Amino acid sequence: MICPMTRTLKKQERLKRGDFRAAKWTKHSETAHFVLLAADNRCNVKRFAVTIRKKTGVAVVRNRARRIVKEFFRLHKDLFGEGSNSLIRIKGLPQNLGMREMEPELQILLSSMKRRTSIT
RNA sequence: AAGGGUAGACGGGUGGUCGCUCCGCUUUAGGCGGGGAGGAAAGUCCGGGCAUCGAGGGGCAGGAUGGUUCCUAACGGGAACCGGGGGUAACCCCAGGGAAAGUGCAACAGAAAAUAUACCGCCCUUUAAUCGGGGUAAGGGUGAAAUGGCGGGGUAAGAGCCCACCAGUCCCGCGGUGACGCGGGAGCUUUGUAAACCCCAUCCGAUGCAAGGCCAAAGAGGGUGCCGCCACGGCGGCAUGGAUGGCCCGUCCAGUACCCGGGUAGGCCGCUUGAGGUCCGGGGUGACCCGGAUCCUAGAGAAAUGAUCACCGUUUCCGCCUUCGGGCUGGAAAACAAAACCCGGCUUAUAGUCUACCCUUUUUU
RNA sequence: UGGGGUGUCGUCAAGCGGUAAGACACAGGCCUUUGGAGCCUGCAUUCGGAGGUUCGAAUCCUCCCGCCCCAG
Repeated sequence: MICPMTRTLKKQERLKRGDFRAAKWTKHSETAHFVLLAADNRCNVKRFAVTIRKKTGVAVVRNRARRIVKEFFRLHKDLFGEGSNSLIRIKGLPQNLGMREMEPELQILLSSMKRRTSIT
């Protein structure tokens, strides 16, 4: 098994086709542009995916937003719950598509989730 | 120098750290090396390859195209030319067959809108005068369009009624592969619309890689088999049946075996070497073709090509300095847009930079 | 990825070659002490955009733009 704290994003850490319909998703937190959904999985790996609607923008913009969120998961894997499938849904696009603009909002998204899980 | 036309190129670069994907080699924790978006990858508007369906061979229906000759695997694409239109010019634009095969439509206005007609007018006639009868398409007016235009002759007034020139139609000759051009002659003349139906010519079978091929869980199906009935042809049942029992619960017994096709979840292939790129030589006005050498250049699948740092470079804006020539180791910004089976086009989007040739105007020589 | 549909006033819409119906809403007036109701009048510089065909285009043709739906 791979070390959970390494900054990698392997294929087994990504959610596949069957994982989306099988699991029951619960909404954890929401900001202006993102929604965090989560579901338990039986294996003790943090798994992750990004979804974005086609209506949100053209292919270039959608790819850019998804890659930045993926990069955030890779660099801040400790913020995500252990042994759970995480799904970040992009509702709308921020003004500037860059790590500097999107990182603080994603920090807020994840910190509020962590607080809720620590309470329960 | 200014303005313009045509054709084309580029679409920031280099290096580190972390990360993704494919391939190869090692080893199977992993490690090392190499490849990794575009000119439009886009819109999906056309044409092919490839694959399956039923040999898609003929016909109908339906659809598409429409000057000529060529290029091409093919095209609704391209090249050259012809005709028409625009521009001072370089050059650009055009779905550009047929209206005497037939049908339809032409609002309003106008007398009359497609084979008929006469509102005003003009002329002849009748009458005391008007009315009336007749001739006329020159003039007026209407309209997008009024029976070819203009001038002369002619006439009661007029009219292709006659003549010259021009436009159009047909015929002949010459030139051109051809569209067509030039010249001559004839009868004197046919509204427009086919991006209205239609006619003619040419082309098109349908569906698309989620095509299609291979492996193949589970569930359901069929056969063998077993049981029961039988008119011996078959029929019914097998996730339940039989015994006990009126029925339910319960208990006991039997059976739940093998094979088959189909192909769902999932996996593998199709999947990137091709009407391929680059260079050189030759042919052609050109699109393009021929020959030789050389190169291999993305293959994901909830979908890879990213993040960050440093340096360099171009342009613009802001700020600061200035000897007004500029300078800054200040700051910010820098297009349109991302493969999804693959090619050939078309169309649309595109910050900025550069190259070549040509045209016009002004100035100088 | 492939395949369809649609766009007309603020809203719902008719018209499908010949001056863009109608309803609701809105604005003004009449009536009323005032409001509502009722009655009258007005309201599309042009039919999503740009070209073309035609005497004439919302309508026909071509290319773009937006929205909606379907297959898996």
